[in-house]
Amino acid sequence: MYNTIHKDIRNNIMIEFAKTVEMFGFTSLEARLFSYLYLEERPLTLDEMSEALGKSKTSMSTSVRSLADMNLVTRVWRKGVRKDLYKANKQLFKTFMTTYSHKWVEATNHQKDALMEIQKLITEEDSERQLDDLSTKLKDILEFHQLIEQSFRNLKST
Amino acid sequence: MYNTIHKDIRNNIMIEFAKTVEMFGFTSLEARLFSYLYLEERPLTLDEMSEALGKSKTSMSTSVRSLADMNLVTRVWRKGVRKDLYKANKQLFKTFMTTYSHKWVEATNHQKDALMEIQKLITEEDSERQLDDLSTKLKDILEFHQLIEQSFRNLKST
DNA sequence: TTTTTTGTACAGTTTATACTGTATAAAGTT
DNA sequence: AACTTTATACAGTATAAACTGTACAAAAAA
Repeated sequence: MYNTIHKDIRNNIMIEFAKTVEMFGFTSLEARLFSYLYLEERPLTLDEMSEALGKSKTSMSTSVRSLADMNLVTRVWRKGVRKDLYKANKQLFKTFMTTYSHKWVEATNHQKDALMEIQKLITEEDSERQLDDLSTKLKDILEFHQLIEQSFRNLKST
Repeated sequence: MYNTIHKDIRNNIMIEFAKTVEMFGFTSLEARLFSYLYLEERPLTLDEMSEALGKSKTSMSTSVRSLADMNLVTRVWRKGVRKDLYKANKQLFKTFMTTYSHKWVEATNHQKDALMEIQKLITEEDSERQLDDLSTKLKDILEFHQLIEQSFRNLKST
């Protein structure tokens, strides 16, 4: 029987693809949700998602919102339809890599700032050269952050 | 007083650096542990780590082992010392990026295999062209995996 | 050999995260 | 206007992850 096989295969793809999505830092539900939306071309309502994944509507609301915040999913408006509709963005690589790259660069910069603050503190305090070893370590750590930032900036444009 | 300031600053660096380490997929304890070992040049015993971070020796054992598995930390032998000694690897970028890149490539390949298995199943089953839409989606997903693999392979050699 | 020391397996506990159900506000329909 | 429908805030529950303490095996010392 066609439909059964079709559903079965679709479901397997969904599950496997979700594992990859998870690696980008999403919860398993978010990952499955994206994966599901991606395979279902048409925009879906919260109720449909809830039904399809067997999870509460509240869960869908928070998950899909978090996906939307990451620009992986877009809200769609359709004439005459009251419910919110969401669809997955199509260009997988661009979508995921841009978000991922951005996340890393943001975080790295934030950390770099915090560490540079400490560095400033050291140079002020260090009149007696008691902190030399720490200072060089810190320099290495900052350099590390610099390299991370560079690498992840490049990532999206491979 | 020197020592207090020194300890204070060192501790702050430890905490901040740990946040970055965490991003590579480590637990907060693993991250702090690495960060601590990195700042303390000399190799440390489990007891010293336990004392320094205020966590159980068991925790240290599992955490440091997991760091060692990832090649971030090396076990060191010293004449006359019975306890195990561990020290953090120095070249931060190489150490972290190699591990990270490897992790992604591994995972991506694994997923790719699983998905190609499904693809094979489809082409066998699809005598009546009922699965065309799925098939093209699957192709896109596989292409996505290909691109991820490429990107993360490049990452370590930036 | 017996005794002591050290690392880790494992079971149990604590803490954090994911998820649900009810309640409510905002918007749509009659 | 009153009445529905829909999304989400929030509190509470369930599930998973982190962490601890005890117990024990392997190795070293006596």
